[in-house]
Amino acid sequence: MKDFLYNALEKALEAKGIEPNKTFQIETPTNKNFGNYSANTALIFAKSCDTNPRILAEEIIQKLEVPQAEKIEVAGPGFINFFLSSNCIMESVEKILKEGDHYGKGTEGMGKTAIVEYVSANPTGPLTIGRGRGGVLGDCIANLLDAQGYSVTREYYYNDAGKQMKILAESVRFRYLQLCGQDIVFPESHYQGDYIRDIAEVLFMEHSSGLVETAELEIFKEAAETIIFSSIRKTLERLGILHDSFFNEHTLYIASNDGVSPNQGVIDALRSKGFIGEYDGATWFMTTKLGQEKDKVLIKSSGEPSYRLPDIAYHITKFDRNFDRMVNVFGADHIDEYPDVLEALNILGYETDRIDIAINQFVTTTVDGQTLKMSTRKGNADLLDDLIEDVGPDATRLFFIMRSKDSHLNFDVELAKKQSKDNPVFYLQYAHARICSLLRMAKQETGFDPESDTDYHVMQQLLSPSEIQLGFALLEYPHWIKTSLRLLEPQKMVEYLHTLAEQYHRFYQECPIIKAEPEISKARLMLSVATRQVLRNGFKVLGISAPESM
RNA sequence: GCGCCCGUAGCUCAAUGGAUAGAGCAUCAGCCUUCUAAGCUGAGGGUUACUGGUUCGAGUCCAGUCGGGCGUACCA
Repeated sequence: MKDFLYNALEKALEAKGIEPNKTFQIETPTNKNFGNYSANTALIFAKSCDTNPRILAEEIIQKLEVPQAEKIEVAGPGFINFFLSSNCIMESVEKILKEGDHYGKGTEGMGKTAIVEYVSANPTGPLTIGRGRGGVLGDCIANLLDAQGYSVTREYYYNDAGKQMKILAESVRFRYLQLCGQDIVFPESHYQGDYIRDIAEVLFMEHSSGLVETAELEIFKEAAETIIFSSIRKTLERLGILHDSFFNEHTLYIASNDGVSPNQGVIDALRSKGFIGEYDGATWFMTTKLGQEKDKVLIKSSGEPSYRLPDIAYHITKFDRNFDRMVNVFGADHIDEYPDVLEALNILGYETDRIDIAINQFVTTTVDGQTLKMSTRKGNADLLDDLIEDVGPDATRLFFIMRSKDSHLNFDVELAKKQSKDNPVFYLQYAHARICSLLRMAKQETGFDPESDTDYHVMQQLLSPSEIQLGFALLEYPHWIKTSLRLLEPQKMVEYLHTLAEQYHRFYQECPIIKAEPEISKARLMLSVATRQVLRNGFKVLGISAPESM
């Protein structure tokens, strides 16, 4: 519809002899007095025409042909407001009923592939609440891409080598030795969480004290990794987060057929471009050549790569795997990491505009009004698993995405634990359950069956404001899918679904449905079915359930 | 110091550069003998941290100031 209006306005401009050489906007005003759509065309072009915007707007309207509008008016400083006819709106609602689960799906990504990398926590401990935010954000972004037709790969990138894993293995070993009766002081620098003890206990059950003399850390590391990873995956599964692919950073260290590892390949390629320096015993990415203050270490003086090198190599594998779009989701603590990776990829000739970075700000949890600082190492972090246990997966997911990713999320644990109407997920789900209940009752009393009853034209009889507003809200769904994806911001979907639920509750309050006369009743039931469909489609994108009764 | 994010109602947060800055919670006043009151209607509550600038128009963009968060590692 917007596209249609845009074209119509352009034609009207041309008919007036104005070259439509500037862009103007068509939006859906929040104030319903301003119609369904509002265009600022006259405001944009008035200056170059040397005229008053309101006068120009009037002149444009004269040349405008928009049969779907029952009223077009000039308002305010010169906006052109379009009021769609109820006919037009209800006809479009018919389309929703026909398209069903496919309503709102776009074609932008048809035939294209996308990879979304998210969670990507190393297996050093159970997932914390903070990690959950990025997990849900990434999952919803993947759903949005899917809704636009992309073939989506959900990937988890992790490292089971390196310093942190070594400390983890040592931590398990110390706890194990304590279980074996040795009197050891557990170092403060090591992982303090109870889960370390649990892992040590598993080893103790299996081996008794047979590993006391084993200084080799491998067995401790493997036990820890296996147990922790399975716990991470279980937690994610509870939130409906299922990755298609787990990418182990370690593979980037292994030489392929040509005898060169991906990491080494990056060094070689950057060297040939003149961006590798060697001093202080380390190998550096000479970002000073790009105007940065300091060079960045790629290979430490110990001979091990720093995290930047495999990160670059990892991204190259995404290009090698030929993804059209790549989305990386990570927390604000990685903010300084990606510019270097992008710079390196640029230098090496990769199209970095295929990469999108979605950074979510931190989650602070408040308990009894006190803010907790979290650290996996100290073991005092709030566990995502506990949260899911308390508030359920739907509320957990919704809480994480109901705020803009750029804002700090204040997760009031006490509030979230409340099973009350404070919880916004209820408001959305209640609208869905209400419709389901209504349809069950309608089937009993009037025999209406949304599957077999396709007498859609009766909806043309719906003329009251709450019906028309609800109908129009339903038409906005595809727009918000697109916008949410463009901004990588599923929060927009939450906002949209909230207003949709609100419109439905109002309609329900004002209009008797089953009790109305037969034709009107059927029409209102159909409008309800369409609303249920849009709610369902939206819930699917957000990954929350659509309960049939509450 | 430098980089990124944030600063909006008592609280938590919205507002693709647009018109009278909106929701929820909290407060107050109404609506169930009638399809789910987990709902609806209404009221109060604001110098959008501050100062300049850009333009037809700024909460939004730019510069600066103040305040908070995260980085600023040869950790990831």
